[in-house]
Amino acid sequence: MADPQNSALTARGQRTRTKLLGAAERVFGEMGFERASIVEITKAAGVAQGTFYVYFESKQSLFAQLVDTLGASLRQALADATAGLDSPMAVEEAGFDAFLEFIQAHRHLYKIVRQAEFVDEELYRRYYARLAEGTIRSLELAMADGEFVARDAEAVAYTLMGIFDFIGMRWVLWEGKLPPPQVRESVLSFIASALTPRT
Amino acid sequence: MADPQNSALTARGQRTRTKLLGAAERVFGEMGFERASIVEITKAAGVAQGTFYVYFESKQSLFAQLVDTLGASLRQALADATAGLDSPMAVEEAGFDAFLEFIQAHRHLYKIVRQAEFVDEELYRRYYARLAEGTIRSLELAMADGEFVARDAEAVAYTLMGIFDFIGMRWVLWEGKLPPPQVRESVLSFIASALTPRT
Amino acid sequence: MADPQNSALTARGQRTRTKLLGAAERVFGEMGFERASIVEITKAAGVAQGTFYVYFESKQSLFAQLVDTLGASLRQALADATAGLDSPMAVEEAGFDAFLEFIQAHRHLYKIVRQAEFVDEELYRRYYARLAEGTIRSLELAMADGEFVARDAEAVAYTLMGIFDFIGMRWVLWEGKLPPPQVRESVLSFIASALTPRT
Amino acid sequence: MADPQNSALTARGQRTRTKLLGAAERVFGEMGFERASIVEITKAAGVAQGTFYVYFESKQSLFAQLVDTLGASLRQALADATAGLDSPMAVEEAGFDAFLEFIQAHRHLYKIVRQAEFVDEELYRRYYARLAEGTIRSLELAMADGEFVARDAEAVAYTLMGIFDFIGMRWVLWEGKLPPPQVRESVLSFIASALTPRT
DNA sequence: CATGAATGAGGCTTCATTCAT
DNA sequence: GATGAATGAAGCCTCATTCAT
Repeated sequence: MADPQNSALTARGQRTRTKLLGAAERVFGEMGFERASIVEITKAAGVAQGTFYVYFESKQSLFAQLVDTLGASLRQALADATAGLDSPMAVEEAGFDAFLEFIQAHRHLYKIVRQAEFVDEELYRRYYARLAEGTIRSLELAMADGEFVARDAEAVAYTLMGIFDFIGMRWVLWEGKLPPPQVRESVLSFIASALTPRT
Repeated sequence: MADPQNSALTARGQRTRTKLLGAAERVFGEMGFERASIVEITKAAGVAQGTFYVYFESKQSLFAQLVDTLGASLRQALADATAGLDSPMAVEEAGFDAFLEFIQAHRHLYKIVRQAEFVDEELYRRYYARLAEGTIRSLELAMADGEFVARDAEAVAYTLMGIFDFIGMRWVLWEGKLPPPQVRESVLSFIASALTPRT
Repeated sequence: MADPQNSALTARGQRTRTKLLGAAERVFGEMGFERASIVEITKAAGVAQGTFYVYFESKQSLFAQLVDTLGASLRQALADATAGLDSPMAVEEAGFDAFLEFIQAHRHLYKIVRQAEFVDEELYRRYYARLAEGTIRSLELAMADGEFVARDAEAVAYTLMGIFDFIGMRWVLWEGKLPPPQVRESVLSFIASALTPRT
Repeated sequence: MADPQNSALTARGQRTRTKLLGAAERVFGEMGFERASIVEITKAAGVAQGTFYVYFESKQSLFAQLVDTLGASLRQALADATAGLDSPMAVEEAGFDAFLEFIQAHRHLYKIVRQAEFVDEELYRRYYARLAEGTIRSLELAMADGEFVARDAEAVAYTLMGIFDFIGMRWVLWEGKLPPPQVRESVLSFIASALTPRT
């Protein structure tokens, strides 16, 4: 019925909303969007079923908030990890590590994003488009400076995201841990060779 | 209750089974596994609801068949496209083009695979693991020959799959067409620079 | 999904649960477990189909509750009817009458028990095993005292239950009324002759 | 579509019909009338689904034939076992043993009868009514002769059937074997004391 | 005689959402 | 703010039966 999100909420209200958000993250991450039910979420949050609709318009709306929030956190984590680095390749390396650590810390949320494709395509595209934006900007700078080979920046951005995504899937999601050193080295060397001009 | 698959089926039976398979491909591709319903599929196939269970054990079982079939077709398409090529990099290029064309021709099926992650994780991993196998083998050869930089072959295989996957998503799925030349060139040049040794 | 049974339920909830229990008793009794449907039960109770699952986990679970409840009531009825009687044969007679009256008052429930054999055999055996327990205990006492002929107490207990069951079936269930006096006398005299020692 | 039962059938037809009957006995006995399906029965018989309706009008009709057939066999078995015995009590004893052996040999069929109550009540009553008939006749004779205490013969017949039924259930069905000697002795002594006049 | 494909009604169960308290 | 009872549509699946071959 309502979705006050940021608006006026009593302290008690804020607490309940947070409990629901946390429960939803867990439940969506474990069971997937469709299999997760409001009952499950409210049970996990320790509130009554009806309470859900005091804070969220619908199951989808909550899901969208989760995805958007996650995207923002990830972008923030990447920004933090690369701030102050001056070599563009150092930025990519730091980004790679930060991305994998983020996934490991937010496995549930990461799986949530991947489901977004089938829940709300618009949401899903937005997630990646925004993520790409930052990369594109820094790629363009590095290309202009001659530090990276000049190529279509968006193509390269999606290329990099694809690499990160699959390495994250293969090692962090499937094995449950960060990739072993030789994998990390192989991927970073792959990217470095691709991006930096040959003398 | 039944799932004769390849076994004895009258011609009529074969026809019905095929109609169902085609309808399922379309419906799953458009609506996703969870949102797709048996009603929808049988309606699209023009048969009664109960008929579905004459040919398939369950919604999941049909889905799994679709994914496995798709994986096999894709691997075949890649094998065909690269057969007879002698330079490893030519193989990668041909593979890239063949992959994108395959996606374009089987948009629905491609989206189906991506959902497998949430329907049957085992199935999903198998799909990529098998796809990786072929790539790993040819990478190892090229690395042994010194034609590709020596790196962890599995890491490189997932790296390449990630690239293909995201480019396919961004251009073929989202734009509905093959990537424009400068994107293709950028990606291929990216890969070539990464794989081939600097002199 | 839920089955609060005795736990916290608002007055309204209690009322609904009771309505459902009553309706189920009627419907199961009339149509049998398999033929009875949730639709039928909820319609008879005047609630929506989904409401059923607010109170009971499944059709089977409700059925089991009904059987267990009935067993307890019957044992209680028998205990009440025979309390304070000192002659063992008087106990049997009172038990016989009480049993038939119980059946007449709970015709539906009685038929429910007989179906349990095909719904949940464990449940069914438990019903009779518990019923036998009480009889066995009092038979053993009477045999020890020499008031009843010494025999295998469990065999005699099932013998008596068989008699009661069939007389109940033949007259109460089939004719819809308590057996006529000469039947009652015949059966009680049969039992008395069997149990009490000849001088 | 048809139910030729005894009418003209080719030898091949007779064979098929018999296969179906046998399969149905097994399947009904194991799964119960409702849970048993035509698919299951025809599969067990090794014929096509449609073939069922060449020989039987419906699932119910087949079931009814099975029950009637069983009743006839049991009555025959009892008649055979007691033929030529002159003392009425010897008849009862032989009947008891024959009944239990029959159950053991036809466990499936025995369970089938008990289900008839919920499939076709008329059928069920007929089964017991016919079984009672024979007993009633011989009881009346023995009572007239003074060999058995004079009582309502039908009441005594149902009393005896109840005893047999429950002892059969408790030992043959539940334990899977004939009752141990002390049970047999206890029951027979119970019956003898009940039926024969005290001096 | 026999087959097996096809049907469609109906069964159990789940679940997002509403609403009166 | 919070509750929990109630809803009804929708989903997956089963099955007795029919029918053309």
